[in-house]
Formats: sequence, C-alpha cells, structure tokens
Amino acid sequence: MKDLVKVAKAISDPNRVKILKMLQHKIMCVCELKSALNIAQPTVSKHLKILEEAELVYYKRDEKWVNYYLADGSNNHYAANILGNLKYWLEDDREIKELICKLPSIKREDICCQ
Amino acid sequence: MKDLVKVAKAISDPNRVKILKMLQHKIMCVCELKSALNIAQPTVSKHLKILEEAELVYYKRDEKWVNYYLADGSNNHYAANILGNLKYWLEDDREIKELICKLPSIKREDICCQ
DNA sequence: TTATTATATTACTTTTTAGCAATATGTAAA
DNA sequence: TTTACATATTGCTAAAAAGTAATATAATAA
Repeated sequence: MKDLVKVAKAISDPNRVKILKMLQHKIMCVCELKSALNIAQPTVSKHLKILEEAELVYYKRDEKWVNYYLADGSNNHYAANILGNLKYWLEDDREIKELICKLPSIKREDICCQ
Repeated sequence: MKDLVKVAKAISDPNRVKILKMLQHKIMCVCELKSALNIAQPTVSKHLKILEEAELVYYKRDEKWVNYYLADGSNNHYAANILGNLKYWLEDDREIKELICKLPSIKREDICCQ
C-alpha cells in the first residue's frame, strides 16, 4: 500500500509528470530541468527526490552535473507499470508536446554557468 | 494532464485505495464504508466525491441509501487503466485482506439507523 | 404534515505539500 | 589552496488536503 501511494503521489503533480515525460526523450541534469520548467532549482531538486523515492527515476553524477534517468521499475512494479504507461500517455498533450519540442535547444553548456 | 493528475491524486490516499478495493467485492453505501474504515461520515463523503470526480466510482441512489460502484473507466482511460490494475494490486496486502474479510459482516441493516 | 434517517455540504482545524531564498556540499578548474 | 559552479539541504511561507462537528438536504415512514 505504501509503495502504491508513494508512486501515486509522485505522479500527482504536473511538474513531476513533465519531468518524467522529458526524461523519456533525454537524460537531463538539474539545471536543464530547471530551465525547461521555469521553476527554482531547489524546487526541481525536491521534485526529483520525490520521484527517486518512488523509484521512478535514478541519478548518476557526471563531474559537476547530476544526470537523471527514468528508472526501469525492476524493484517496484507500481513504478514499472506507470513508467510503461506513461510512454503512451500524454503524447497528444499540447503542453507536453511543446516541452518536448524545446528539449533539443536546452543544453547544459548554454544554460548553466550563470 | 489534468485528468491524469486527478486520477493520481485520487489513488494517493490509503483510505481511497481501500474504498476502491472494497468496491471490487461489493457495492456499498456510505455508512457501510464509514463502518469499514472507521472514519467520520463527512470524511467518507469527501473521499467518494474525489473518487467520483476522477471517474473511478459512480453512484446510484437506492431509496435512502446511496450505493457506490466501481466505474468502468469508459470515459477516462487513466481511470480505466488504474481500475484494471487495481484488481491485481494489493491482493496480498495484509491490511486490505483484513478489510475484505470483514466485508460480509458489514450490512447496512445492522450498522446504519443509529 | 412531521419525524426519522442516510448522505451531502459547510465551516473550521491540522497536516501535508509546493514553492522559494539562503546556505551547505561536492566537484573541477585555476 | 582558492574559486567557481552544479546540486542538495534547510528554513520558511502559502496553498492544498484530510480530518471533524455542525448543519442542510433528500428520501421514507408515521
């Protein structure tokens, strides 16, 4: 029950759903996510922690950046199920499509270091 | 996006998940749900409204009772997906199993009218 | 009609959550 | 080392959500 509720809570915020949809297309660092979502960096970090604790994402440090990846759900079948469905969900959502469109132009070299 | 988040929020509360699991086994009125969950009647009504707005349940009045049913999800594919999965999810959850066990002994004739 | 009873709604309190600014931490470059 | 910079954490505020008691509504029975 706790695991299910944790996954449900994780996807019950639009910004977190957007993060998951973006990570479907591209491994991203915190500052890239911040730039895409237009929210403060600590807010992004907090969302990422919630997603990570629901086993929906994981991260690997790469020098000074921390890259976030979609999890594969192998340890959490609720997470696996949601991640599987989310591949097909919201593909026609206007807001999501615009976000995905913007992705190629969001590069850490350009947007970080300020 | 709004529909997905609404369904996710709806199942991100343990009492609401319990309601859905109970409705898998039995059509129930508000006072039966209240008795099963041990929470106040307005709290049950509020949870039911959230579930209904997420299109996870619907209701029909039957004389002075209002019976709640699992929805079929035909108008909301997020709801349909969750309801489909929830049939198999939490079947081994101790708390849920105890609730389901209690169900046959919860009868509106006995518990309401007080 | 009036009384009874099941449920919904309202008004309120407490807890949780999303957001941010400020600060701490970790890594790499100078 | 010191500096710079990406990210995490802390401490706070505002908004949302879960809970309840009291009250309103809707249906039935008397």
